Formats: sequence, C-alpha cells, structure tokens
Amino acid sequence: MPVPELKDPNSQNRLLAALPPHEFERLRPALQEISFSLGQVVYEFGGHLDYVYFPTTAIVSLLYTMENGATAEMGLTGNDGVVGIALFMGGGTMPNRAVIQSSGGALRMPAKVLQDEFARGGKFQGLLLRYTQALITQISQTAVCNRLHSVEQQLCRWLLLSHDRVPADELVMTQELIGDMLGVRREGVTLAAGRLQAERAISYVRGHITILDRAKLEQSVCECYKVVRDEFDRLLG
Amino acid sequence: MPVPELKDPNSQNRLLAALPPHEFERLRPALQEISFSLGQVVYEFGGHLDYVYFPTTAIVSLLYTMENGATAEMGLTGNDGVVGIALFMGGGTMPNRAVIQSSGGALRMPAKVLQDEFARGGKFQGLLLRYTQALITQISQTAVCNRLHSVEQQLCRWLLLSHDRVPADELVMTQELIGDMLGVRREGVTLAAGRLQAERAISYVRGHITILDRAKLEQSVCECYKVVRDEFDRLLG
DNA sequence: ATGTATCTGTGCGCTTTAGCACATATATGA
DNA sequence: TCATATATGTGCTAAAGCGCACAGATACAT
Repeated sequence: MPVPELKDPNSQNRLLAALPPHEFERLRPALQEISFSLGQVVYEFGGHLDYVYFPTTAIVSLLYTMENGATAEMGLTGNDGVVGIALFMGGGTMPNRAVIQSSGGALRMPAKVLQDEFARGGKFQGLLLRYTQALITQISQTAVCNRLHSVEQQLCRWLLLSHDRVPADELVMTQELIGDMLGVRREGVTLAAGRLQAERAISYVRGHITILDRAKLEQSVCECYKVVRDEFDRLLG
Repeated sequence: MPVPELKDPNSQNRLLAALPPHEFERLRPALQEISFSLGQVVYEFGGHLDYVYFPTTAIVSLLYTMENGATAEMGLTGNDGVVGIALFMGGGTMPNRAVIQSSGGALRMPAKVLQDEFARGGKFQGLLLRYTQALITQISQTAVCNRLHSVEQQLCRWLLLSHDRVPADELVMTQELIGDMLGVRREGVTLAAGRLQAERAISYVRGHITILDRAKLEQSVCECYKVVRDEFDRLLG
C-alpha cells in the first residue's frame, strides 16, 4: 500500500502524516480541505464546534479577550497540530478564541468522526494527547515568559514560533496585531521591531515581516522558545 | 453496594469521588495515602514519574524555573485534580516542577495502574481528560493574567484559588514564596498584601495568612479567577 | 491623480515594578 | 536570656512599559 498523501505532501499536517496508513485511510474520506484568510475566526469564546481543524499552511492563534477588550495569546497552532482539542478532551467548548494568524489551508474533520476514532484508543488518540501535552507546555511557557521577559524577547519568541510553522521567510502581520497577540501596545512592538531591524535580523514594511537572519533572532530570544521547541520535538518529532 | 469512601470522606479527592463505584473499587487497592510537607518536591523538571498523586488536603504548585533561577507558577492542583498528567497524556515527563504549596495528604497510584485504567476508556479516562482541559484553562488564564494584571490582582487570584482548595481560612506561606509563585519580588507582595490588610481582607503574620473577608478579595480580583473557577465547575462540577 | 485609510515611527509624562539597602519585628535555639 | 535566623515593612533610584498625541509614509480606491 502506498504511503498516504494528499495533493501536496509538503503541505500536509504532521499529526495526520504520523498516522499508520490504515488509520489514515479510515479518516481520509472525512477530511475536507478548506482555506482560511487572515483574521478569520475559527471559533469564538465558548462557541460550539462542529469540526476540528488540522492546519496545513495556515497558522491559528489561540487568544483570550478580556472584558475591557484587551487580548493576549496563549498559544499557536500550525501544521504540527490540531485546533479544537476540547472536542476530544471532553469539554465541548473552550474558553478562548481561535483566530487565523497566517492565511492558508487546513483539513477539517467532523467532530463525530474525530470522537469515534479517538474512542478507539489507537495511535490517533495517542498523537492527539501528546500534541495536547506539547500545547500545554507552550501555554505554560507563554505564562512564564509573559511574567519574566521583555517585549523584545517575546517578539523574538513569537517570530521564531511563527517562522517554524510557515514555509516562507515572510510573515504577513501588522505591528498592531502582534501587539494584540503579545498583549502589549503597538508602540512597544514598533520599538522592539525597530531594534531587530537595526540589527538586520528582520525587515518590516507595512505588515510584511521578513526574517533576514534567524540566527540573530535566536541570539536575542529567551530560553522559552527552546523549551517549547524541544518539547514539541520530543513528543511529536 | 455502599458509596465508596476512605477514612474521611471530606478529605477525599473529587476526581476519585466522581467515579462510579465499580471503577473506584478496581482502583482502590492500588491507592496509598501519603502526606506531604511544605516545600516538598513532587517531581522535578523532566523527572520520571512512578506514581500519580490525587491530593486530598495538600495543594501542589506547578512551577517553572528559569536558567537564572527566577520562577513562576503556571497552575495549582488541590483535591479537585491530579498531579502527573504526563503519565496519561503520553509524554512521560513534564517540563516543569511540582512543589507542595500547602502541606497535607494525597492518594498515590502507580503509573501502570493509572495507564491500564485510562486505556479502558471508561469514566476515569473522561474525568482525567476533562480535568486536564480545566487545567489548560487555568494555565492559559495565568498567562493572560501575568501579562495584563497588577500584582495585587494576581495576589487576590492566587489567594482565592488556594482558599478554594484548603478546608481552612489560614494559609501557611511566606511572602517570599508567594513572590516565587507569582514571579514577582517579595517586596511587591509585601506592598500588595499590605493594601489587602489595610482593607481588612486578610491578615498576615510571619508566614500565616488568614482570609478575613473573601468578599473583599473577590471585589479586588481580576476576572481571571472567575473564568478559571467557572470552567472547573462546568467540567468537573 | 488625488484623497483617504492604514501602518509605522517618535516624543513625553505617568505608573508599575525591579533592584538594592536597610530598619524593624518575631520566632528559634543555645 | 541572648544571639541569630527569618519574615515583613519602607525608602530610594532606575527601567520598562502604558497612554496619548501626532508626524510621516505607503497602499488603496475612486
């Protein structure tokens, strides 16, 4: 039997790609390719979910919005994960929002199919749970980083985490939106990004960030980035 | 068949208490009561776990320690939860530490027993996963709170979350240690606690905090507390 | 081509918190 | 009883980040 693959193997989701062929074939008919555009809301606070989403080229940001409108990101999902963990964790809804941070594709799967396959207790269940644990690490590290590190360090972390999840060196994202993600003012992002530009680590033009020198970002970033990356590698690599 | 209970029903763990009798009876022989003292380490960063722990009267703090020694708490587990989720999530180890924040008892269960019962896919599995989702909410809200709220608000949140998990109005905890949990300086805690004392919300004497007026704490706390509490109620209540 | 909306850069005063120094108060043990 | 360790309170200075105001600069639509 051939290795399962969709149109473009490179754009596949890594969780699905890690499934043994017979499990993947069982799910394949239920998968549907869809595309998301920047800013699109995947699910709202407390909202009901009919599908889970396996991003291929899209990046999804998990955000919380306070009563006064302030926002902060707790985590980030790309082609290494799945959006909608509440559907297999049993909660049904999540107390946060999921917003497209980088436009692109995803594969969606009806909730019922996911839950039935999860209940089989096979490889799929194990993968979803290990992904969830990796996500917990990411959220935890965000908590720690928010408390202990500077805006510039966090911007580096955010850029690197995003860069890991897109195929290109360009990110389409305004400083305003990055501010919303990091939970800081837009001016704070301007300042930090300005310093990174001065070091020729990135270039920034009206909502288009180009990663010029990843090594420099990795020099400026706090240890949080590595902790998260290592844990994803360990659990899903 | 009688409702399962240990020596003191009041001190039981709520996850175990929610199990149907036949599932509980299966696990009961594997449970062993142990007691923890303040500051004791339940598990270390990356350490291997032989048991999971279901706190009864103890409170366990989940902490991360940076390379420079700075620490911050990501979450808190009491008699509403379980310590060692990595054992059923599949990761084996967690990238954080678990430290006793309030001395007391817990029931421990060998990893193998936990994993076998989890694999049965019964009520136990569902409960553990829902608890994990609630924990994710707690960690997420910690992340958001760390970013957006003042030390005083966070101290209130921390006091209320702790108070919910102990049977008494007194917490044994120095300002120094609270600083470590919240990831702020000891002096910052002194200041915030001083204001709460002035309002007669708490009294504070050398490592002994007494909650005098919960209502006042609930007035000063940020919305994060309610989000977490509501989610625990929804998922496990 | 031009007007308008959007995005980025910059200055300034204010608040919160960090970092440090040190004073005071209470428990503990020889 | 007294020395010592521990815990809390307080007073500085400095830095980071916020809120606000506004000035360019660039994209977009008509």
